[in-house]
Amino acid sequence: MQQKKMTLKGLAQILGVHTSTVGRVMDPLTRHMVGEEVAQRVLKEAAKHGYRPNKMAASLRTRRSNIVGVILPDITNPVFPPIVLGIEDELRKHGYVALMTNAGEDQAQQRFVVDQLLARQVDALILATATRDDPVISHCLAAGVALVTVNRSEDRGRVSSVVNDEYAGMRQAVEHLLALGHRHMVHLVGPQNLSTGHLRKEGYELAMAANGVPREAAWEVEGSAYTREAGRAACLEAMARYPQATAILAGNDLLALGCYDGLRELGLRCPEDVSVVGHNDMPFVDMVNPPLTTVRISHHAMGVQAAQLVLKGLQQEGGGQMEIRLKPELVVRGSTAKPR
Amino acid sequence: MQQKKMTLKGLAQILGVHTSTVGRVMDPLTRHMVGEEVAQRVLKEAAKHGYRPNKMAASLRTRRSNIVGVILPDITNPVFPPIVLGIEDELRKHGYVALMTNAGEDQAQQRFVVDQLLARQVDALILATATRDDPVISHCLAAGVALVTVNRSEDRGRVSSVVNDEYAGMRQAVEHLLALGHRHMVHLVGPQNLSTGHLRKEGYELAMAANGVPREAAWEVEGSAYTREAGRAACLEAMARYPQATAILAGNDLLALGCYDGLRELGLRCPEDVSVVGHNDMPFVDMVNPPLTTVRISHHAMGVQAAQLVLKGLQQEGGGQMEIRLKPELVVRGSTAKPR
DNA sequence: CTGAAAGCGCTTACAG
DNA sequence: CTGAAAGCGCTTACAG
Repeated sequence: MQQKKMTLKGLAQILGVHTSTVGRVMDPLTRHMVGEEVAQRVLKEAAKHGYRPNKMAASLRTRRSNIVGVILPDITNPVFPPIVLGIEDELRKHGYVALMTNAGEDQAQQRFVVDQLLARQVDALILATATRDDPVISHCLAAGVALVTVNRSEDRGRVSSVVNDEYAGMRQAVEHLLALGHRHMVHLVGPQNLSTGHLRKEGYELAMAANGVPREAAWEVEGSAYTREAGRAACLEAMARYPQATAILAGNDLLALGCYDGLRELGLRCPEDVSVVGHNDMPFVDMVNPPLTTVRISHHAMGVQAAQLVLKGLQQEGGGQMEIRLKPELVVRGSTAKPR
Repeated sequence: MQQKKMTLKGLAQILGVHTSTVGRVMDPLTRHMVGEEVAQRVLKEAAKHGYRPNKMAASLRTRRSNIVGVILPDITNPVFPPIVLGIEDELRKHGYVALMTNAGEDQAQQRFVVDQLLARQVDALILATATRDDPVISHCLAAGVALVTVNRSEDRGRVSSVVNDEYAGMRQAVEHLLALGHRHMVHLVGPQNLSTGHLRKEGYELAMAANGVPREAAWEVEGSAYTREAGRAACLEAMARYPQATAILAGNDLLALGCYDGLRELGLRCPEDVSVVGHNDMPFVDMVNPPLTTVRISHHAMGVQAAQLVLKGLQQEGGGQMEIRLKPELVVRGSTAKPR
């Protein structure tokens, strides 16, 4: 049963034709160059031996691997799988595959992973790891590989990106709380080295100002990372510093879930004592207690767009960078209510 | 800045030595074959040009790609990311990379993905998609690629696997409920074409029998898939068929979460009216309402073991198949209590 | 319509 | 210690 690996040369030998003839038949685009009867014989023999062209050899020759590398900071964070799905779905349509690797947040490790992927001749890279000022991006740029960031962007605008419209999301969240009657809210700020954390903070300040809230009443507390534990710690600090607060705007859902932990420790109820809003609408946040009000971000669509963008960049070298911003949508659930 | 791609030949030309000399220097294992001064000159020039060996070319020559393909049924199911992480961590240690793709549960699509990976010359495959009787595995076997299944196994034992000890997990869950005093429980059976669903069902029946529960009192209801929606539907059916039931043993956490939906619809409280136990301990099930009692499965460790196993298989061709069973652990939370 | 040849960038026995 | 040569499995201009 175990088939010996068949090659073009092997088939050509069996059939008594030249390898280039067999090669032409195997590629649908060049098949028409070969006589009908010959083509049929070749196809039949190939099928018989379960011939599978060696794409590595083809890539070596054509200098295109049809592989796009995808670098993730943390695959166990539920926002990334949908992005990955979107990327894969779109790439597959165009004959590309994704080679995705989890690099963590450590930049030395990320650089190592980038080098690994470049050594494997990826045609392009999609980074979900971008920081606002990212030496890894500089590294990629220096290597001259096609590049797109997804979910996060860098500040300098050297590379195209597909991101969420963070201002729009924050504005919806802020106005939802204001409409409920909240006058004392705290923004649990996400990491400032990431565009998401930074833009949500700016978005919060802009939205508050736009609604006439004085700057000194737009309270903020720093979260050290996008984790549940950081959310818990920041929540404790927030409620210590601003005991009058009746609502928390968390930088993302993980931070929001951490707030649930923190509030519970403090003996405060959500939403009766404190309302909580998250960001992302990750899976299952509708099942936590209470169901989380959150800004829904279109992660799958983001992946699709990122793939399209990177493939486009592959075709027309240059052409300028762009940023695609997807609109978020506030999903109101049980974690927000009128202030006591 | 944008570096022209440097090759062995290019370097050799610049340095006035033969490509094979440069090649020997670039590989730490053969570096000692070259004179110290020459080696230093080569290294310096390589660094200056940011030389990065083309692994595709090397693979073509050596016939080893150092790539392991990983095929997933659903990356958005939270059990898989930790497995993937474990696989990647372990492979990286040995100089391999994972080429993972989401193939869905559709077998035609899976076969297509397998062919893609084989065409890209992966050295081995790790399947997280295995069904008990799996034509895709036959396909892989016919192609003669090294193979391991993870999380799920096939019935015929043709391929090595790393799985959870399902009997042990179910036994803990059943005995926990019996100890609480439950006498009327329903097993919400997972898909029977998957080893997990099948073995958990058998494990349930064995555990009940071992504890003296007559066969006809070991109630079961089929869930059509491992999804929240299937769990909801099966829960409704279960409570209609067995209104006396005071506990549900769900085939996995997704089904268990679906039970929460179903119970809510029926106006039943968990755990006061009905206790629920899940399987997997996926992220955040400690945060749902009520926190889910569930069988914790070591997904990350499963990934690590699978990677080790597949690499071992790569070294010593043949050597017989084996199954590695990891021990689960029951995590008791708020979704189980004494029956009313 | 088909063939002969060169070459993608490596590795590795074989000489010397 | 270094070089010359062959070859991994393809693709693709160039002939005829």
